[in-house]
Amino acid sequence: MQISSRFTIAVHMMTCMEMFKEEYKVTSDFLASSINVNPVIIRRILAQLRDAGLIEVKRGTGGAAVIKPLNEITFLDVYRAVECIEDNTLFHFHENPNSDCPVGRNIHNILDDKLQRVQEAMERELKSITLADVMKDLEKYIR
Amino acid sequence: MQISSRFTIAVHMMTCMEMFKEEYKVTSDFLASSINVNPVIIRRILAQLRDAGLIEVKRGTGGAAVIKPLNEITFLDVYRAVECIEDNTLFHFHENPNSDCPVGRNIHNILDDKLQRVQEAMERELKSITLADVMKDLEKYIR
DNA sequence: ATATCTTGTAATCCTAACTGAAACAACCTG
DNA sequence: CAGGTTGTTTCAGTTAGGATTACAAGATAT
Repeated sequence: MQISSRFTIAVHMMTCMEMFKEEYKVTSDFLASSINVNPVIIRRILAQLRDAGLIEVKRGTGGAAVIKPLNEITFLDVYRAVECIEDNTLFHFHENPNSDCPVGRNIHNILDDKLQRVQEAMERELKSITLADVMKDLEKYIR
Repeated sequence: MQISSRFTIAVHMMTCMEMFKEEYKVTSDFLASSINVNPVIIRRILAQLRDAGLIEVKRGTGGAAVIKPLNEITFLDVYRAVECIEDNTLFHFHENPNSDCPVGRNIHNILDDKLQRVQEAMERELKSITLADVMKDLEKYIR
C-alpha cells in the first residue's frame, strides 16, 4: 500500500496558506480549488493539522494560517499529524504466528528491531525536510 | 496506511524454508500452520517470491526452497517481490492540482525529489538487512 | 494408469480505509 | 439577523487485503 495522499495534500495546503496569507483569506473552499478535491476532505485535514498545533483555523469568519516558523515544521510533523499509523508502526505484522513452531515463536522478536530501524531511517529523512525548503523551491520555480 | 503483512509473512516463510529444509517437506500447508494464515495466501506469496527468482516451488510433489545464498537476499528484494507499489512510488500524490494556481502548478516538481529521498532512505535500510541476519538471530534465540 | 498429494488459480465474501458528496448545526462578524 | 465559514455526521463508491471454497493440473509411488 502507498501512503495516502493526505500527506501531499497537507503539504500543499500549508504551502498555500503561507503563499497567499497577504492576498487572500485562505478558506477551505480556496484550498479545495487549488488542490482540486472536495472541501470536506480539506476541512478534515485542517482539523488534524490544527490538533497537531501546526495551524490555526478561524471559525465563523473563516481562514487558516500556519502558526509556527516554517523552518521548524518538518515533513515528519505533517506526516504524523495526518497519517494515522496504527501503534506508530509502519509495518503491519501478521497477528498470530504459531508458538508451537520455533520460527513462529521467535519471528516477532527477530524482526521487530529490524523493522524499527527501517522506519527510523524513513522518519529521519522526513525530519530533515521542512516547509521552509518547500517555500524556497516554490519561489525559485515562480521566478 | 501500513505496509501489508505480506512482507512479514514472506520473511517468515523463507525463514521456515531454510530452517526446516533438512527435516520436512516445506509445503504451503506446513507454512500456513506456522504462520497461521490461509494456505491460499501462502501460495499467492509463494508465486510472487518464485517470480522474483528468490525461491523454487515444486509442483505435484510439493515443497518450496530458497535458491539463493541467504546473505544475498535483502529485505528490499523481499519487499519488492511481494509489495505491489504503484509506479514504485511510496507516496500517493493527489492527482489533479489546479494548474491555474502558482502552488498547484509547481507542487509536483517541488515535492517529487523530496519524497524520492525519503523513499530511498527507507530502501537503503531495507537493503542493508539480509535473510542471513534473520537466521543468525533465530539460532541465537533457539539456543 | 490410477490414487494421492500438492500447487496454481479463479470466484466469493467480508472488512477496513480512502475519497466524494450532501446536509446541517454551530460560529463569527458586519 | 443575514451571510459566509467551519465542524461534523452520514451515505455511497472504490480499492486493497485477507479468508474461504472449489477445482483443474502437475508429479510421484505403487
